[in-house]
Amino acid sequence: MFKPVNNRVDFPKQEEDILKFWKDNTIFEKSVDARKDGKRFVFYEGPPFANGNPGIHHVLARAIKDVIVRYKTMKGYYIPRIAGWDTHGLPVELEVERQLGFSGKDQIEKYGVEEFNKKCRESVFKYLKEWNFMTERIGYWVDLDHAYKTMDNTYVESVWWALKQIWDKGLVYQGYRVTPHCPRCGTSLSSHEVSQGYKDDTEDPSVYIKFRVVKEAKAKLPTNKPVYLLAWTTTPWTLPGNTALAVAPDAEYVLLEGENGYLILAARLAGTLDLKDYQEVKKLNGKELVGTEYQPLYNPHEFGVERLKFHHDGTLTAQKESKDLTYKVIGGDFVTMEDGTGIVHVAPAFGEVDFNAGKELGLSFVQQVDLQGKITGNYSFAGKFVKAADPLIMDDLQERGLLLHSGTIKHTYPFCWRCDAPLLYYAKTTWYIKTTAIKDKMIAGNETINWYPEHIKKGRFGNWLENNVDWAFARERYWGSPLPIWKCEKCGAFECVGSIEELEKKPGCQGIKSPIDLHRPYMDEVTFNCGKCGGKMQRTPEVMDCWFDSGSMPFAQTHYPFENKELFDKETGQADFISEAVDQTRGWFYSLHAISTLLFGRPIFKNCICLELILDTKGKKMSKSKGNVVDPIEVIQKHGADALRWYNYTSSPPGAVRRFDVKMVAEINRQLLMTLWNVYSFFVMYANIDHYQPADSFPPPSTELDKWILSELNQLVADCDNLLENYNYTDAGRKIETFVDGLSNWYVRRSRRRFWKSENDEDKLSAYNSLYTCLVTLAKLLAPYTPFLAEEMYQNLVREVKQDAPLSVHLEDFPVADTSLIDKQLSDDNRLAMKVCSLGRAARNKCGLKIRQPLETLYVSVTNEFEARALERVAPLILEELNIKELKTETLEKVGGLEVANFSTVTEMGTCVSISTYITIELQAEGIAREIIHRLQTMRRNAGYEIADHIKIYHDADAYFIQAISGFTDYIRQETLADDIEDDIPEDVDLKEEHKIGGYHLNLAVKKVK
RNA sequence: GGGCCAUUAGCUCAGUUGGUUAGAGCACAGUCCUGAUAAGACUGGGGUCUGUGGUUCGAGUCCACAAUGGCCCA
Repeated sequence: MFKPVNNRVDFPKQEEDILKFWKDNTIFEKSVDARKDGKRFVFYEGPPFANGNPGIHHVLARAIKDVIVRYKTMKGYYIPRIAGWDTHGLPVELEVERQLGFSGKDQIEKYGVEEFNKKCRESVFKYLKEWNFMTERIGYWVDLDHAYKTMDNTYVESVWWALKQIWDKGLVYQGYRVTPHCPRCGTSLSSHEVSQGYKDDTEDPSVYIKFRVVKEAKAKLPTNKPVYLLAWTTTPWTLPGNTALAVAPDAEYVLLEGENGYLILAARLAGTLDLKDYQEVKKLNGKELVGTEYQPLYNPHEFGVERLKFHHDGTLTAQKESKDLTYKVIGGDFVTMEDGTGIVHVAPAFGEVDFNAGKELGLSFVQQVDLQGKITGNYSFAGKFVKAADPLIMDDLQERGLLLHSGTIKHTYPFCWRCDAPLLYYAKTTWYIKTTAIKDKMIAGNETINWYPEHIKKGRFGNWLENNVDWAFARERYWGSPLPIWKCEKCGAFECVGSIEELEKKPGCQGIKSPIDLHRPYMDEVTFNCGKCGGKMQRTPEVMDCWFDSGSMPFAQTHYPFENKELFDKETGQADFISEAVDQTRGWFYSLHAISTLLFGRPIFKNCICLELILDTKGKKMSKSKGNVVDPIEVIQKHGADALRWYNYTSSPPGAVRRFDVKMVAEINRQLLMTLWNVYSFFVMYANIDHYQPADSFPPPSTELDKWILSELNQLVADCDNLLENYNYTDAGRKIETFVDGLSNWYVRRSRRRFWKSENDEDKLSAYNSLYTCLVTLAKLLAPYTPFLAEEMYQNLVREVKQDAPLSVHLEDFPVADTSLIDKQLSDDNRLAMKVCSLGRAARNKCGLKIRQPLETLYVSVTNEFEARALERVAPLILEELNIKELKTETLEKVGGLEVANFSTVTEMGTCVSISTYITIELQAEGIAREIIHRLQTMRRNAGYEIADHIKIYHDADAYFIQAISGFTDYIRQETLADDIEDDIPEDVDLKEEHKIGGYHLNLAVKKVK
């Protein structure tokens, strides 16, 4: 006996029971261990930040990872998998700063790094409970108890080891380069961080500044009035740092005369400015202007700011004071004629192009802004934040007559992705990994990776690699893996340390506390003796980019190479599969690929599913500020995890942006899960009535319909296996949907009578065997997709009747298709039958004859003998479905010609179907009998009878019904399980109803037979 | 400015290597079926397959350009 199934199922509640079953019986652990002897399939879990509530997109990623890994497990692969958490980095620090009400680094220093980092450590797992709850609730199987954390000493030590490998290859260097700098966070940002913070329509000043020429070069410039070079900028605060002006050597410039002086700017851009008070004097070539000397707007020496100068090797040295300081016009290919004046203000301290020009041409270098973004020196605007200094500088220049015009402009400008402060481009020293040295290797490695969707390989990821720049991997922050680089106070030598042991064994090593903690400030306190001069080695203050942490995850999660060396080298050193959202192309996907190419010279993942964003119902990005964020837990509690999972798998392929609407999840329940559930409940209901006991193996089916559904089933298994093997869970899922629809609306619909009839014959057994096979196979096919529903069905259909079966569907193997049962002819035949039925129903609809009224003849057009034979094979199905006595085949012309009285004809896509509409007395009587049966069935239900209860029928009918009742007594009795039909209604019946059929009265009553 | 992706019914999506009259579900209306089905069937309205060119006997599908939206880079 199977456990009775209620067709009013509460999926969310049921899922919770199953979660408990899995936990109590450690099914996840068993599912992994059971495959211990199988081939390894390596999956890496990318570490999320657990410092916010998980969102619907996290459910998406986890669901996708799960379906693949569960599938592979069922295919016999051994896949231990542990969760991970990204615990370092700016987001954590900012959260703590917010808590403490801080707004900058000096406050942290004052507060104390030790205490601050302690708070960071505590803050990291604030939302861990929510994350773990979500993870378990959606049925994502991953080892949460042994999750790796990037802040663990073992993890950090592996990261150190990794950096040391790169160091030893000579690929770590300290460079003086212009980096995007957040003045609030006080740190450089990596390019992938910058890219997250661009804002369109940022309003900035747009100012035109006059630089006074003091010594001309080749251009014959007038001397009667001052001559000014006109430059344009959107960042007035960089003007004190100006050390050159650049022109395009091949462009044409004009000299304009005004009342109080001359102006020089590009000819092409002169028209974009209001210069009606000026008149053109002559044209100049850009080349002629190169070398022209001009007066600085602010001579740094007069404002207490140091002036440095580039040497050929790129180093900078301080310069002597000079009262008559002049700068020169240079030629630059970066000067465009698209905006501005064609004369570019160059400040090497504040722009990459400017810096490179400075290095190349040996320009002066003036840095009058500190790392907090405040102006230094003794300018009138000193001490102000750069943006606040802008108007003051403009006023100052206005007063001195050097500001020609000022306005505002809207453009795209980068802001800090976390704290929203405007980024400043700022030249400073920082640590780099020379990834450009392995660019070709990374590109070659990418060729071997399978991306889903495929275009990521050449597109997003490929482009990113092509444009590779060295990785600025250090952060001037507190909570992160400290850079294991020590510097000698005396001789300036650097040493990189690759392990705790190495550090401890350094000569004169001091300051290691016990137990050791590899974080700041403890590591800052560790010193040792310089290997070169014996001086004191002090750690450089930076911590590492947290992308370096997460990219080290393949080996650091198991403390490689200090532990598990063989495991990693031989088995887990390369992932077969990873998956995250598309924003990780420049994040985790890149850091994994870069680090692995640096360390091992090969790619570290073979297959990657790259998911797209989830938008709200209107196609807008979900964000807290818009209030359109969907809480996944709410969705699950209402509709269930299986439905949400299914939505993620089948609503669109991985590479497509999807609009999330909770209505779609509800629809999945109605359409797919409830349909399947009802087939299942139908089966269990009748199987229990007939005491059906599935045998260990079934004989081949004899009925065409059974052969058909098993053919479809095996085709489905083959398709799903093939598609999932290629990571195409979307199409595989959609095929399951189609199958379930066919199973319910064709197979079961056309087989109902076989289960209902009273004899326990071979045909009935065949029907049970076939449907049982379908349901059990479906449970296994669905196990990776909807693990809860699959488990529920499996427990009842398999475990209830076979005690030696595996404890859970998730310990089963993935089904194997029996291709010998696949018969394309059967598939075609049934498709034809469905089509004819559809046309037949249309024909009935057209003439208003309901299915319950039997008809005499169905004509179907055929074009050849082949079709005629196919129709003959499926004729019984069609005739029963359409309730027609006889099927005749004819040519298209003949059937189409039946469009006359007594026929209803419908034609579609070259097939014509016609039904005879003439109703004989006999047909009418049978129709009435069916109508009565229908009413009686409804009464049985209303009376609350069990499906197998036998009844007695009583009637009190007009003469109109007599023939129908007497002529079809056996039929009525059989259909309604009536032992008797009597034509008088006694008092003690269970239910009595008055009916009206065709205008005639009919009183019916039913009584249960005890 | 550059790259990638998308655009098919009111909504969510299919549409194989180019090949009859472009499909499904949801929603809407009407009718029907039903002792498994809170399901289903039939009919109807609703499509210049974003646009313009091109290749071809034939284009939703291939090519070019453009528009719109999204993502990424600068």
